[in-house]
Amino acid sequence: MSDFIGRYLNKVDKKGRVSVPAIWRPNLIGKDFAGIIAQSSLSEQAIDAYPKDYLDLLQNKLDLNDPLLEENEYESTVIFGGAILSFDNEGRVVLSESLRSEIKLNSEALFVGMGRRFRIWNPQIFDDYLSRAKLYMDKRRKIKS
Amino acid sequence: MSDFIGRYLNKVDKKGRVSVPAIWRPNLIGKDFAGIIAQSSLSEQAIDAYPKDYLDLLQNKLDLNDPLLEENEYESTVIFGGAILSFDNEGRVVLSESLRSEIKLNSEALFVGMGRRFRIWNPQIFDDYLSRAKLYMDKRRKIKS
DNA sequence: TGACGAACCATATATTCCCATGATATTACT
DNA sequence: AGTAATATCATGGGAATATATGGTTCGTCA
Repeated sequence: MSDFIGRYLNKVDKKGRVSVPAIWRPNLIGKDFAGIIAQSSLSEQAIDAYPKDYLDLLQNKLDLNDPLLEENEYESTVIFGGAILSFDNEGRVVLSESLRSEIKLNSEALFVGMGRRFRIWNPQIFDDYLSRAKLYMDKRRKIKS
Repeated sequence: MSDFIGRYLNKVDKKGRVSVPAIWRPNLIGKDFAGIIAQSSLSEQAIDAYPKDYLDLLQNKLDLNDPLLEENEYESTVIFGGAILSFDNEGRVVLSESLRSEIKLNSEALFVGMGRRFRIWNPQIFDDYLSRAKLYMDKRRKIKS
């Protein structure tokens, strides 16, 4: 069912390499590509990441709105600043300098599952986000009850 | 109907392992996963836990939404960004260092049934919670009478 | 030829698996 | 009923395995 569950803290080496959590890897291996699609999140200081399959899903949705976009296939989405990051033999990806600086990543990267996709955070920045998220959820819970 | 009833006090070993009460285990075994989904509670210093089946239910609901709309990102983060803990052969799960410190767990873990889900507490902190709850109930009783 | 990235290799660390023990409860038997 | 035999469960430790991580080498291309 859900592909990405849980939270994993991994190290980023000086080359920008970081291990993708091993349990998630099988969900990131398609028949033509093994790795992740990554782009800096529109709303938060984090990297949005997902399997190529998910991108196909997005593309289909887009195509329903405007069939002309079909010609651009994946490129149309990736062009918005995304990157295609393939695994090395050890299941790592390299996060480019620009990706890292966009989300203020230092020596540690926090992988946070979101069901069909996941995000990569600077742990400190995520803490902040999480408390905001909890506040929101708690407020909603109280309204509903 | 109610899957998780009762209170059980178990030990946490130095690896962070703890037995999940045996009578509850059958309710935590699905066809693709045997174990629990855990996250620190929104409102209390405790771990909220439930079967993966419950998560699948949520995923189905979320899948109906347009993936391009990110209205549910707080929800996805809180729900899927917790932890997925699978049983070992003896029916234990390991609680990570971070989970344990979040709820101030030492050598003992108290499992408290809540019907469809359950919570894991530091026994002392649960006592506090319980006396607060009783105080609250008692006050309310006196006002009403 | 030198910078860069990709592949390769080595090792520390973490996680999982496996078995042993003791405690408690349950059943069987006289 | 009382006692012995058996089963279930919680718990602990160590071995085996998987994973994360760091470094080196090898090509390729500018």
